[in-house]
Amino acid sequence: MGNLLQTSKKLTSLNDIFGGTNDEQNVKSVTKVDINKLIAFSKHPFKLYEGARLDDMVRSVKELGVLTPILVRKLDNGNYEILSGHNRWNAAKMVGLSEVPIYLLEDINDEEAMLIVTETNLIQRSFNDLLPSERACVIAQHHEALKCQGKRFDLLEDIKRLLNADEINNSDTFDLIDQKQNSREKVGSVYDLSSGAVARYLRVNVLSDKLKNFLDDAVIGLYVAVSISYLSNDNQEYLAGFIDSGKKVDIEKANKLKELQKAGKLNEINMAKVLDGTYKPHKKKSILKGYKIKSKVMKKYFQEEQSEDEVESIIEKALELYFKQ
DNA sequence: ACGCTGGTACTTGGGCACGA
DNA sequence: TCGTGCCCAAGTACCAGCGT
Repeated sequence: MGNLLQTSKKLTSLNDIFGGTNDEQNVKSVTKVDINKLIAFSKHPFKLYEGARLDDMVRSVKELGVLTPILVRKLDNGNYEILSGHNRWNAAKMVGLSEVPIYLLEDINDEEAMLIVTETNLIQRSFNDLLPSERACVIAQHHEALKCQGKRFDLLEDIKRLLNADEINNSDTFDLIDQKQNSREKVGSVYDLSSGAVARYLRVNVLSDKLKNFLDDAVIGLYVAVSISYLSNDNQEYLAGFIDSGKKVDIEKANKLKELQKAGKLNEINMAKVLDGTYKPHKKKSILKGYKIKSKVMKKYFQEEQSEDEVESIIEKALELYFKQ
């Protein structure tokens, strides 16, 4: 990693954890454990493989076993929490293996564990292969890391080497980032997204799990998801219920819900009216902030080549004359 | 034609440093 | 202490491209 992200002091690198260099022959923590002692990461944001992808992995594990050790941290109750390798673990269980190889990482706090979970997933899967909610989680993690300026990118770099990531894909998640960029641009440059797109994914990440599922299943669009991310938890819960019962939310309705939320007028009743298209606001929208003149009126009085300033000046003079009369 | 998506440019608001 | 300017994050408006 470049000099953008300074490393925190608490953790040592994998070198130190494993007591040597990163050469695979020096990794001493690889060991086999009872598969029943492994548990999924408590806040695992990624969905497990299904369909053909799962079938392929099960076939591979059946023929070759689990080749790449599963990355874990030890819990107080003696079990191991998986940080990377949920799909290998899942396939091993389906095949009926009793033991799996693990890398044990020590002194990993929850925040660091979450970062490892998201970033190692990216090492093995292209960003574009992720579901929208998974992308949102990855981006939010990276964004948070940049804001904190103290995350363990050195540790992640070591993990990347251990997993032979360069051979798996060409992810450049940890590449040097231009320090002149703001955090949204920095994150965007890593994942080839604009700052606006990063902002949208950051909004999506605050959606309730149910609404994230609707987004992943394409029941709602990304822009709908962004708008409804401004709804309170209760209102998101109501909305998920409505969508579950078959109600459709397009961008217009989503923006209406957001507007009502901002005005403190959104409740289950108003939400139902908006979704049914029967919501009638009591007051008309104020025109004092600005008003767009329809193009047929503009064409009647102005030419294509006239500048905005010129047009504005003419309209102002015309209004002065009108109100003088 | 329409809706959806992503990008760019812009506005707004908050935090901070600096000088009077 | 106050005013000013700067930077940054968040959000908005608008546009173009694409698929249906």
